[in-house]
Amino acid sequence: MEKKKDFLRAIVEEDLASGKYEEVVTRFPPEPNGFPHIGHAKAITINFGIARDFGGRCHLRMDDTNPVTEEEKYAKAIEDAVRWLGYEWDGPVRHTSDYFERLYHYAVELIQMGKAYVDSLSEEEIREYRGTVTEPGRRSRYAERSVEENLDLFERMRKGEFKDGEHVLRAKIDMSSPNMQLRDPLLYRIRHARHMRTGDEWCIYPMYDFAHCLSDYIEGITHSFCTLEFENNRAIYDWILDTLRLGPPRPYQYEFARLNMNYTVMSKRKLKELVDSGKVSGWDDPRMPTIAGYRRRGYTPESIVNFCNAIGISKANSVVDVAQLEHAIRDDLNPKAPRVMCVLDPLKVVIENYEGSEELEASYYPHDVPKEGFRKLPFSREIYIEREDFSEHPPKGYYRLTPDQPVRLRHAYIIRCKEVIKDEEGRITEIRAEYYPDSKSGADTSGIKVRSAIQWVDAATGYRAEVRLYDRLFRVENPQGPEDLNPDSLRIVQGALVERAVIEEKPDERFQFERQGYFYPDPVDSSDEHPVFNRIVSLKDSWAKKSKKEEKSTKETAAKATQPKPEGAKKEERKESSGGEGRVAPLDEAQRRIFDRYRKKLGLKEEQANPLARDETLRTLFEAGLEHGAAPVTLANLILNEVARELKNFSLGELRYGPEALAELATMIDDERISVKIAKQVFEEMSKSGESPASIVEAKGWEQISDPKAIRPVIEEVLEKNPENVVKYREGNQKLFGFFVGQVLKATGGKANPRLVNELLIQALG
RNA sequence: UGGGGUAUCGCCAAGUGGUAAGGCAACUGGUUUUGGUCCAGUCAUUCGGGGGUUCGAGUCCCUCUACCCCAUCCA
Repeated sequence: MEKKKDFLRAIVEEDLASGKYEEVVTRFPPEPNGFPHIGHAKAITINFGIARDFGGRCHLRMDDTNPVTEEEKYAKAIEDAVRWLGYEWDGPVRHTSDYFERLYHYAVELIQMGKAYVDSLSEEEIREYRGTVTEPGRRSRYAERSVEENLDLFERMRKGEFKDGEHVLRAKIDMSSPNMQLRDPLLYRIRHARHMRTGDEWCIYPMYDFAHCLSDYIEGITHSFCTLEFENNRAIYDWILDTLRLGPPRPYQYEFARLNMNYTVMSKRKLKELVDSGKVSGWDDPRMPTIAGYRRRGYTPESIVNFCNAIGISKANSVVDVAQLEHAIRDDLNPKAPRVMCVLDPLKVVIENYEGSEELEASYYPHDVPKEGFRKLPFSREIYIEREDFSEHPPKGYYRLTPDQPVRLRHAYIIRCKEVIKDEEGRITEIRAEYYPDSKSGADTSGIKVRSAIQWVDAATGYRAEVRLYDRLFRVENPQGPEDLNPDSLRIVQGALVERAVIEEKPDERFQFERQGYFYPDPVDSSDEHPVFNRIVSLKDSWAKKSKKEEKSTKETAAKATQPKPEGAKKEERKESSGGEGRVAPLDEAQRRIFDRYRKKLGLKEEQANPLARDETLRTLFEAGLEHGAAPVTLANLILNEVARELKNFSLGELRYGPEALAELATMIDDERISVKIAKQVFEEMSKSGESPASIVEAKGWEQISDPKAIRPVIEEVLEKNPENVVKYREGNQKLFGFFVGQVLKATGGKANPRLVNELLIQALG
């Protein structure tokens, strides 16, 4: 685990180091209302992976609070997926429904505190009362019910005295909160529905916002990771836990970006549409981005986990290139999968000068895969090669068999084309060839140079197979609907031929069909009588790319030269379109006067005078600082840059320093007692401890070093330690100058006068 | 539109004031009995735009812009 840490791991590490928690406990909490997809795989590797990395535990919890959408079969699929990916949850599979009774009591507690009430508004009324994102909502008239009445009503809700929708339980928070989630969120609703686990025991069910935080708490979860769309819900998460005054260890919620991938869809709804409309064969159709789909296709769990680890974790909405997934599976299979031969589109080759048959010894693994194993490969007069591997009129750069170019049959002999036989339509039906007896693989004394070796299958002993070639499900990167489906996402090849060993020996589950890709027997449809292979992923094919490009470019030039786009056009476009200045509200009369005064009397720049004139808080501080004799410009910079940052999180009254401290700091800068760099450190210290700048500087010994005699030796040392960078700098790498300054400053604890360091460094570096 | 987020290479993604990591993709060249793998190399004078602070800014301040999330009795 010596990898760079993502931000979630950084949080966990810090919480463990600070002693906030003794052990990390995470959870993977899916709602069992659909089949898990690769996005779930990301959440699984995060939750289970972090627990594993830090020696903690991870729970699997079915978030089953909505009985009408959830089913056991989905829960089962989720368990399978987690196990398949190689993780084991701590303890039993948990369910939010395990906690229904406790949750109910927490709700009662909230009612008793006057923090929750039974609302009897209709669904539409509730919506109406909620307001909009710009207008505040208003509280329901039922919010004033007494604790007793609420208790009574809530109990009767539980007893089933009311119909669906008659009442709900809501938290009493704030109907005018700018955060919509906080406008008295619903805690419980009545649902007379059969729950997949609790049956008819309950007719009221807790909402996500109420159940999730408390379930986390009940289980002792420390870090509750979820996706970005729950950012706004974090406030309720904290409100409930805080209001109930639940003691440590208390969980906290952190959000990361969900996984998106191009050329596919990830939403449950859209996936379901594909299944229901029959566009795919089911949730486990090998083209689906579901775990079941990838699994059936032949992806290994390792490749999925590796993929999830490779894409990283962040808060930026992003779309991962499916090429990254394809790389993960190739990378995983390359050193594992035995190589065998398969011909998808067979073209008969008769080797006229070969009689009888023999069995060649052929390794399953290429020279660069450190695995052992081989099979006997039958060879005889009649074989099949890939139709693509012969060309009567080859394009430039074609390495395979042509009338003039011999080719090696992999693991066997070199052959030469003698004659091309065609049917009446001109289609090639057969190649008559001859082989070179002294060119046998491993004992080649023929001296013939060939450009490539191609796969083949012996006619007499090969097996027929069905091969399913999958391509991306959608033709466009960001598909919107069925109209974007790729019509060629599945190509079924019925008449493929595979070599004997694939069927009779089965050296492994997954194969590389040489020069084609990685393949996996379809777990549903394949049998020895009717073998069916799924192409997991093709091999990279630089020839296909090259020939396609050439074809395209000749087409383009033939279609007359199109205007080439000027270099860097794209970048410039972007710059122009987004560079426009937005309007800022002009200063009013009074602000204008202050602005003018600051400009003329105090000599402030426009950039300083403007925000000070505008912002009363900053201005008050500034004016007060002036009274203490600070130079206006330095003070203004201090306030505008440093204080402004703190004012984003605190009010003026909360600051631990006043205008006189700021003035003192400004004066120290102007007197060159400390550098600006150190001043920022002093400021930080000051805002933490409330000490005066002078005492901080004295205590820390932060006085500026402005004596060249003290600095020169440091410079020499730095240059001595970095001879290669000195060379690079002298060769013209100007950027390195900053590096040297940094090193010198670091060596002096930041105390050296940077301006002086710059001067001396220029001299020293000549 | 109020609030909450996010912007670093074609795609992911590190980076917490001092030389813009890494992976994928792409492109050279080498090795190769897979046009695979592997190896060597190329690929951000610049971090959404503009200003400011600083000796020095992707990182601090101001401002603008774009995109995502929130008005389910879904999660």
